[in-house]
Amino acid sequence: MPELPEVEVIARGLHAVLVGRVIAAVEPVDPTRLSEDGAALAAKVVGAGVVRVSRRAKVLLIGLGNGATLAFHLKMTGRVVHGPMRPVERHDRTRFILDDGSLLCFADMRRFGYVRAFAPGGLETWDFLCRVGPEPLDTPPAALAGRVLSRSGRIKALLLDQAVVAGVGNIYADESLHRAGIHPQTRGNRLGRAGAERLFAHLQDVLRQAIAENGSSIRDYVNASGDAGAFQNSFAVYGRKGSPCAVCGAILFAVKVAGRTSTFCPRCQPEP
DNA sequence: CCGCACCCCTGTGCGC
DNA sequence: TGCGCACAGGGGTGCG
Repeated sequence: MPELPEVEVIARGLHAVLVGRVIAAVEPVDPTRLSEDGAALAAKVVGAGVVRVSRRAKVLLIGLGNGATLAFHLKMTGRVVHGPMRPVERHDRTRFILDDGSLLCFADMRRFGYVRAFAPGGLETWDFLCRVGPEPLDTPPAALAGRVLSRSGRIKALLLDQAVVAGVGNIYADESLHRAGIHPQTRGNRLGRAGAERLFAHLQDVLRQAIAENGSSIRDYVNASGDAGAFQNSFAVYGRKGSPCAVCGAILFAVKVAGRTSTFCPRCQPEP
């Protein structure tokens, strides 16, 4: 579910309430997707205080005072919610009990997501993050454009490739391509510099707008307090195949690119 | 490097 | 009502 804006909203919400809290205990409710056993995970984090909560690509990071880091990848249906202690629910996977008695719960219906604990210095050696490209909101559109202009792959696939640019998923790829008037099957080396820079400027706009609106909630996404986002009400193309384009009125089409449904307007985004 | 198939899981919505 | 299929915010692998 969560792409960059959703993880960013969760990180900001958690930062506001978790800094200074100490992890008192870990409950590995469903250890099937843990990369280590619950005792090993607990040994790295129990007794440590939260220093900061941040995000890199689509990964949520909780930095601890002992130098360790908790990393959550939410994949399609993961949630990280903080609130009062409550009984275990159906999709709870790993629960953290804090020193004030509150609960930080990682839940994930489909169990694609995971949580990992890194010892001090370990995060920097995590190959997943080492391969991730630049943050789109911290990088000038011209620099981002340079990463796709020499590529022969389809621009939609390039946007989804975390090594090209970090944090973009199916929603924001489709929305930014529509805003830029670019067909998802256009090859990177056919965009032209102006087109590529326009695309990444629109990507920045749509990501910022989605963060401001608390993210997009399709089915599962909720922020750190358990609240839904609102940006799904602003979708121009995502999930709207067969509906009229809000800009020109043409009926929206969908094609598969990189194995993902890509919805586009045949008039605003003409065939390359 | 590119594109595709398939896998990891569970749930929902739709056509028959 | 029930069944079977397609599809879902992600990412990894393996093959041609």
